[in-house]
Amino acid sequence: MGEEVQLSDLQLGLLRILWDRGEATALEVHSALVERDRGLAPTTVSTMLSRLEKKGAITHRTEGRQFIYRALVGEVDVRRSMLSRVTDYFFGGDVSALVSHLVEGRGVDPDDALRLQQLLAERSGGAEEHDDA
Amino acid sequence: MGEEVQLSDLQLGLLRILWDRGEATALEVHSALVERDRGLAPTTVSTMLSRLEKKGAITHRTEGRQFIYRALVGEVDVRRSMLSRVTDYFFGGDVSALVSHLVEGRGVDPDDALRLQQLLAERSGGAEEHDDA
DNA sequence: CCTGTAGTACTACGGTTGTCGTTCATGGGT
DNA sequence: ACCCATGAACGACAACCGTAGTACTACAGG
Repeated sequence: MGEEVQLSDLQLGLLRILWDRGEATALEVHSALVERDRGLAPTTVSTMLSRLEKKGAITHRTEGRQFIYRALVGEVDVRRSMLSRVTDYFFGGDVSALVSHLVEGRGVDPDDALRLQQLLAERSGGAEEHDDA
Repeated sequence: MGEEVQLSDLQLGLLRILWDRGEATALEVHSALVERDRGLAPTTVSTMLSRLEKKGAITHRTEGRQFIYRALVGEVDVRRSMLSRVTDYFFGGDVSALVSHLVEGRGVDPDDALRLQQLLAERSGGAEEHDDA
């Protein structure tokens, strides 16, 4: 099952680029990173990519002289892992407690609230088998 | 504005203990940690506590020969910070997108779904907020 | 064949984390 | 007054991160 791999910001950034593009050469990753926000040297990016590969998070194939990198860990897995970290640490593993927290806090405007209500309705009464709380 | 302090698992664990008890001596923290799950040497815990203090996350007062530690960063702040990291990285900062994701995934049972619907109803105007003209 | 160039590999260095052992100060008991 | 137990302070070390300069290698053009 998913191991507890802690990713740093930069690592997440690199992964993000690979997730978005599917594949990319070291240089492409570098450019994307520079465009996004960070001004790192190309070698730095390569180093990070290698280390990420050594840890099994990504892989590459060689095409001509270049390395084409591709993510091995899925975005969903990482997302789930980070989310469950938060859930476990702060909500005792209770997802709906987290949802409550998010809903109670600012950040969900009325429109979204409506949309989410419908989503929940499908989820709770989809089979119309509700025990009518 | 919350600073971007990245906390590791262990650090979070120490903080958790201080949050739960309010205050604790190094030894108490160590015992709690051992009871929880990890078998670390007392000195290790002390070291970590010192480093956490150097970074301003916690503080201590001296009572007799012992140090009584207390958290300086609030649980809510750390929670918010970790949550917004996830939100930003995976949902472009859109909290309700995160909520949707959570609701769509398995982990919210029908009872909770009902409860959350009500919560959202209040939030979306079903209960005529007073600040609303 | 020789060389320039592109692009990876290697090395390095200052920080931080996790992990302790060891030393040092001190207050309490005899 | 003296010794010991208790607990903090200091130092160490391996692993990993962010950062990047330099070395090496292989392909392309002449």
